[in-house]
Amino acid sequence: MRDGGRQIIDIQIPGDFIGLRSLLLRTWDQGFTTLTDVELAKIGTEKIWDMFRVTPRLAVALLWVASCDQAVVVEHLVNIGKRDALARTAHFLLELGSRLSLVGHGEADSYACPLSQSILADALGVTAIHLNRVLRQLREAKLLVFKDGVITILDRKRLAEMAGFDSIYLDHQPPVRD
Amino acid sequence: MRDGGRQIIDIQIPGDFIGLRSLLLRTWDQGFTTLTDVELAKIGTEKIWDMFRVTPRLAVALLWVASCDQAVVVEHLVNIGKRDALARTAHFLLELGSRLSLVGHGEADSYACPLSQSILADALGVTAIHLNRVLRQLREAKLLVFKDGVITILDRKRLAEMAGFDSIYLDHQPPVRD
DNA sequence: CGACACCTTGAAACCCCTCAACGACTGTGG
DNA sequence: CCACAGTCGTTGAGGGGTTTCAAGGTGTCG
Repeated sequence: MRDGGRQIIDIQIPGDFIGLRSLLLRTWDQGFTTLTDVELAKIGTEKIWDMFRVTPRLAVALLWVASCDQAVVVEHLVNIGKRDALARTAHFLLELGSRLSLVGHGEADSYACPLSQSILADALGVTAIHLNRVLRQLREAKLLVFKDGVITILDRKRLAEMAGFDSIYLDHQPPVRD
Repeated sequence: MRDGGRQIIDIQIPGDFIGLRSLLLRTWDQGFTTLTDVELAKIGTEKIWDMFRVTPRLAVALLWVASCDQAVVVEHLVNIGKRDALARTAHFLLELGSRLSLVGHGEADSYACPLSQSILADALGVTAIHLNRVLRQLREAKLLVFKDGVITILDRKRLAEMAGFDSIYLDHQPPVRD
């Protein structure tokens, strides 16, 4: 944003389709940053058009991926709009764990999280300073620990209860022709 | 949400495609409410599959619509995450005016807005009480008036400046095969 | 007339931000 | 080797934005 601040929309993890949102749009004011080394497969707009003509089943799958993507963004919106910093942080870290474990990167209750506190703060719409205090609260309540780039969830049940976390919006099955 | 609160994701206006987000997803925890009388054209999942097979150009258009939709949601996320209540309200009402005028419903600087203050508050992630005070601020600053269901923008330039509003994310052209 | 939804206002409390400062660690150049 | 800058995490104090609690005003509808 103009004042130097930024809002992180979402965090992409291995296997995600990057940039699907902006594929068909000319104007776009968002960008990407890498947090780790990444392995990319690039696909041009040309290819998308061909795919839609030749393999409509793949095209449906693409729309499905866009829908899943949007479900995550929408939940993020609800998270920021209706939860305080504590529940918001808990919800975000629970979600990230679930998503990572779904693609086989660590367990949902203990995973590598290469985010600095200031990045996490930009994603959650709070100050880095306040996030630091929130993390301390979570640590002292023996709910969750974030140390040396590793998230460890100590009490998933209480955490999910407090955050109002329900992973239903992550468990989407690909569409199949009935 | 469980505690009775709700977060409004977005406001659909005439011409919008409703429910595209959930078309291909089985699990979905969001709902719709009508604010005015509406005229609906219903389209089943069956039809979507046929469309993808038979008219791939239409399928591309559908993905494009989903992208535009998501651009609005993303901007809403940024709005709630990074702006205070004053700028947030201004931004939201500027956007709504722009969208309505794009489809020929009123002018961008004066349009019918059938939202109660409590609905508006649920969309903006603030209390209805606080939104009331924010609207008073905007009124007393001679920036914007919301009275009897009509939004009147008095000083668009200052308002856009304050809100950091740039309509670029609304001005999307449909994709065409090069 | 009462019931109800909506808008409005005040006072106190709370959450979160801003400002300021410090320690630990890393990489860099003298 | 050490001084230095830079990023990151941490903590305290003060202030401001927002919520909560409480109350009252308006209009509509049965």
